[in-house]
Amino acid sequence: MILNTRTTIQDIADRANVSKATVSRVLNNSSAVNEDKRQAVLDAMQLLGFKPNVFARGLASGQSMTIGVLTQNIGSPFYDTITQGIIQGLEGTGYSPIIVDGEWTRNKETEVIQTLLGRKVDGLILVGGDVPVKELGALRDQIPTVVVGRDIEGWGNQCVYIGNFDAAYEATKFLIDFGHRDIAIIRGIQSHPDAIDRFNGYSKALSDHGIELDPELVCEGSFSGSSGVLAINSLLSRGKHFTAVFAANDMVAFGARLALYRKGIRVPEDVSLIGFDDQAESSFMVPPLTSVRQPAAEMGSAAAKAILSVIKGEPIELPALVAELKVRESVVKLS
Amino acid sequence: MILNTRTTIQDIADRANVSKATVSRVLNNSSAVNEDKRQAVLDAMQLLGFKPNVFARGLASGQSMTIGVLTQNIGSPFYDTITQGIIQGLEGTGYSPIIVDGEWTRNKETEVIQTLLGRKVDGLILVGGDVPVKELGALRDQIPTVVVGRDIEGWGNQCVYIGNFDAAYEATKFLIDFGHRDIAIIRGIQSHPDAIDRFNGYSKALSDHGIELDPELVCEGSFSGSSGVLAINSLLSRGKHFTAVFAANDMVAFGARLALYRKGIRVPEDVSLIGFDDQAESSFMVPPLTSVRQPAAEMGSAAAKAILSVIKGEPIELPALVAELKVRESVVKLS
DNA sequence: CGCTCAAATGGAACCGGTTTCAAAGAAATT
DNA sequence: AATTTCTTTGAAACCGGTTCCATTTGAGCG
Repeated sequence: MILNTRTTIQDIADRANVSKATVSRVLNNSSAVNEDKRQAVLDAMQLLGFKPNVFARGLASGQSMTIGVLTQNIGSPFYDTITQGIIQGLEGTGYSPIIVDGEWTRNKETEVIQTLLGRKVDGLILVGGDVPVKELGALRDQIPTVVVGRDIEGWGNQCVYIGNFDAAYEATKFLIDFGHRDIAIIRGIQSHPDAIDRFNGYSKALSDHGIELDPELVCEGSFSGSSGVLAINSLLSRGKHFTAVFAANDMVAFGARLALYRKGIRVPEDVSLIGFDDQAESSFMVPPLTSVRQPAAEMGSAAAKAILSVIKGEPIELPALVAELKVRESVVKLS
Repeated sequence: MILNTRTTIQDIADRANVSKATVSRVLNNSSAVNEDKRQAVLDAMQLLGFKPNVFARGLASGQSMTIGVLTQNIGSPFYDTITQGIIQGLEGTGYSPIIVDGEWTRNKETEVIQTLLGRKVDGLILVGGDVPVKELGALRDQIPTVVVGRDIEGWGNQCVYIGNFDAAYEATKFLIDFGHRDIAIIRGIQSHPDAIDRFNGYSKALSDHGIELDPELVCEGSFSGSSGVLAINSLLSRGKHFTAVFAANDMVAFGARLALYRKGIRVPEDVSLIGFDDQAESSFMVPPLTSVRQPAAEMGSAAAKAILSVIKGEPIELPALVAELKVRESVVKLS
């Protein structure tokens, strides 16, 4: 193969004795070309090591073959897994993802969305996120958009979402079925929709089973490990009795577990603990943590398929996705 | 502001009564323009909500104002933190990152590098990675390249790297200073340079302190939690005596910790444990894990600065970066 | 055999910027 | 006042593709 410093479509055309137009046609399979010419072009491309210039292409066609992915935060296990799912779902489709990081802040989010739009992405996948619904609507009018891990009224299949309410309900029910009645909850970030849904699922499960919600058992938190230790310490210092703790996510559960350890309270013998997200570390917690697992990778790849459908104007088909309780050893049956 | 459906430079030119060339000049500050015209152009841009088309720009100028970032794996704490550092380091420089995922496999890596080159990135930051040195050399000849978290012979400041050897040496020395002599090690992926350096640091520390390396105390591993439990189980089943374990990374340490727990061996009372990477979960391990911390975010932002220097042809200045041992509670002094 | 229609192909316009080059006007020099 | 130099500015070429449109050619049909 000859050096491919900068082979253009014209070089190929010259070598294959055809016009630029024809080269473009075989490149995109956009219209019929005689087999011998097609072969000649293909050979020339092979020989000269042709790589189409994305800028020229994008400029002429108006398409970038690029999907913008806005993640909440690179480094957050749940969102990272979704992102990986998206990458995989896009594989072999001709589209490639551009990933940007919202750094958990709304301003940053709108900023990077602008960057994405500036880069003329053909579609947008928002992973979770805080962008107000109104802005999202405006966005969707402008560019094909899909949201993962967040539910937005009226978006239908353009949201790939698993009911956090139901999942939290099941998790709480699991504790109740095991005989727990004094179940503390450590909530996530107040305003976060997932946190709210999880709390509501918890409340509903309690009331459905005739357990009155004790406000003193609900602790504020922030999805962080340290909020887990704070919550437990507060519970303990107030002398509250509880036999189980439902943590907003696994990281909080880790914090809670540590705080309990420091006070000499055993898990699960004295207090049962349940988490949410099932991150990789959870199965190595001491003891291994029982946690709600959302099929994050599957959600990501579903979102990838979905955005392509939106772009093509086809109806969106979503696979059935459900959360699953990974039962391990941090919850014990009360006798 | 009027709808900015698709304002071009020509629209601005018309509105400001100047030529496209002049608009381009004020846009890029590339040459002097009379103050009144400059203002007129600026006003027009403001009014019409002008956003330059990246494709046209890229095509004409040959620059994409984009830095390609190849990470080992989105979802790996250490690499994620480096990536975040890169993002931050690029902030406000006019360049924005395109992040791709090598998924830990060499083929995928070369594939996504091609994607990046196809997208005409102006520079490349490789985070860790397995790409053979020879290929890297070829790459560097083609495009400004910087490597983070990996040391490459002869690349000088184009590698942002912290000696894993020294860090592992210090960690091991820490154990030795605390009276440990029978120190097991659980290695990372055999071929991985970091794993090798860490092992060598461990060996050197032992021999420097007159401790003979016992091959039966070195276990193979793979940077994963399960490899940690496997290693401990193997050690135990062979009846090996050891008072401390040096884990290739924190995830391995978690696995080891769980395996010890299962056998009723206490940490740190019976066995001390030390990790590497200091990931977020480590400070919530039970007990909190003593671990070697590399300043990953700083490394990332240093790499960002470095790539810009390479692009501009300026000499690269790197800040002094050192690993630090985060001493927590998983190591105990032998009396 | 003449005519219509479809397939294959090339020419040229176009996408929206940047950059070169020459010209015009203003300022400085002699 | 004439000449030279410098500063602004616009016209046009160019970057490398895509796509519209017109032309040529071959097949199908009456």
